[in-house]
Amino acid sequence: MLDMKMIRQNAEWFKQKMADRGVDGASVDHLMELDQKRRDLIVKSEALKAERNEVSEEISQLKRNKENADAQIKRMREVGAEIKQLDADLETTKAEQDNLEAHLPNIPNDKVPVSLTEEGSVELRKVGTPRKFDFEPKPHWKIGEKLDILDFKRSAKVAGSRFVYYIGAGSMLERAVYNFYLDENDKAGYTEILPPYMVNSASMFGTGQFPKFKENKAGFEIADSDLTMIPTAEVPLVNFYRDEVIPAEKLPVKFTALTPAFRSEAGSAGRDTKGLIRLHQFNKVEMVQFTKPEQSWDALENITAQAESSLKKLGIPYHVITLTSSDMSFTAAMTHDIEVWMPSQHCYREISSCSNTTDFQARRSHIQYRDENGKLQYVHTLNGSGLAVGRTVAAILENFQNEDGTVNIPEVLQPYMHGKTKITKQDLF
RNA sequence: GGAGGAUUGGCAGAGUGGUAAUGCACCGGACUCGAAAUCCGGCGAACCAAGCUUAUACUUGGCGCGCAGGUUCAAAUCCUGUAUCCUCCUCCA
Repeated sequence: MLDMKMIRQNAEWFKQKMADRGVDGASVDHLMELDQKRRDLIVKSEALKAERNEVSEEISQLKRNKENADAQIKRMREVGAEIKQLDADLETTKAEQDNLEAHLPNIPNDKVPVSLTEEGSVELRKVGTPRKFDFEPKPHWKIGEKLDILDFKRSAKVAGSRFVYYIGAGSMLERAVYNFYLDENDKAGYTEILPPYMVNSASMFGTGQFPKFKENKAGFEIADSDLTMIPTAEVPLVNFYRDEVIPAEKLPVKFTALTPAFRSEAGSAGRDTKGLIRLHQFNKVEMVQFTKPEQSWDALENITAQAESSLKKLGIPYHVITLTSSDMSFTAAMTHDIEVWMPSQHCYREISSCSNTTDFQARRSHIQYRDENGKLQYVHTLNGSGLAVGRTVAAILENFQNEDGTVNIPEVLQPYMHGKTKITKQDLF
């Protein structure tokens, strides 16, 4: 949610920033009109309410003195009706304005490359060199099925497309990856949290998923209930402090959590239909930070570096890009994506997205702190995958595959897999 | 799932139709070399709007008793719905 007072005072600048994100200027104009109308109604309504309060006091006095107040009561009956009408108008106008505001994305930072498509993103750095294969590298799902560690046929039978069974060493590898990530984040000062996997709609609004998420049917909502399966741990982690004032000395607060993420992938039909890349349910270790406004840009670099550091230890080649103004998520003021090298696809694929949402989520979810003057201020919130677990497993299978179909286990994960160094065919079924 | 109770300012806690007591905490001042104690004053710096503005400063007003509606000239008080917490029953891991 944006600061309406700020918008009012910088209308043209704001309009340009929204245009950079592909938002139609007409809706900004409409917002300004509604805002003006709303404030006019408030002035009228409040003047009448002031009068009502004054006369009510008068009536109270008259009654106490056993005098007649019929004339005043009659007049106030009319004033009351008028107030009711004005307030009804006000409510409608405010609802319309709120709805419009709720659909406006965060303002991109000046450093964000402006583009109306994903073309134009800036590569910040490239780390690691993609391995040269002296055989044709196989896609991870073929490797996984051959080794009996992934089963997409049975998951399709039991749940449907875009689900998976991890089996035996596959399941252990997934577990190794997320335990490694959690331990790394813990060492970096992130408090581990195990949050609810379903949240109410106030929470979904607070982090900026609702209302658009709902309209796009982007997730799994529980029928006859206010609950939605979390599309990312960011939702329960950020909402942890919803409607609260965080003591300033606690900032920055850093959380990390492993959770499944549930996504309908409506609109992605036909894309990444095979393998672990795009599932309805996948594990992700998430990082979230609450900071003072002046800390958040450093924190964005910091959170990105934290995600990168785990990848470096795994030895998977990756690069980091800054997304364009229109490619960023709704809530972000700036986003760095980390993409890992996928040998079978000969390209980098997203494995982490780190964003500074500035005060956008904090406004929606009322998360504040007291500054040195004792004034309430909104915190800044940041989130970053640290990292997507399923996609990590996919990257490991592809980058560390051997010609005979086996897969070497990265050294840092071996302690998490009882010292095993290689995944070989299980032949379980 | 059923029954009962609770929800008021940072905390405690009054208030059953006439417009939010009081105590603690906190802030300012007095006293003091200083502090404590005591005394005096302030205290919904939560939000919204208007006026004046560099201002989120100030003044005024609105609003404000979990939330949302309703009745009334007037609601913390009455009515309806709802959320959360507690107790008991039921159920259950």
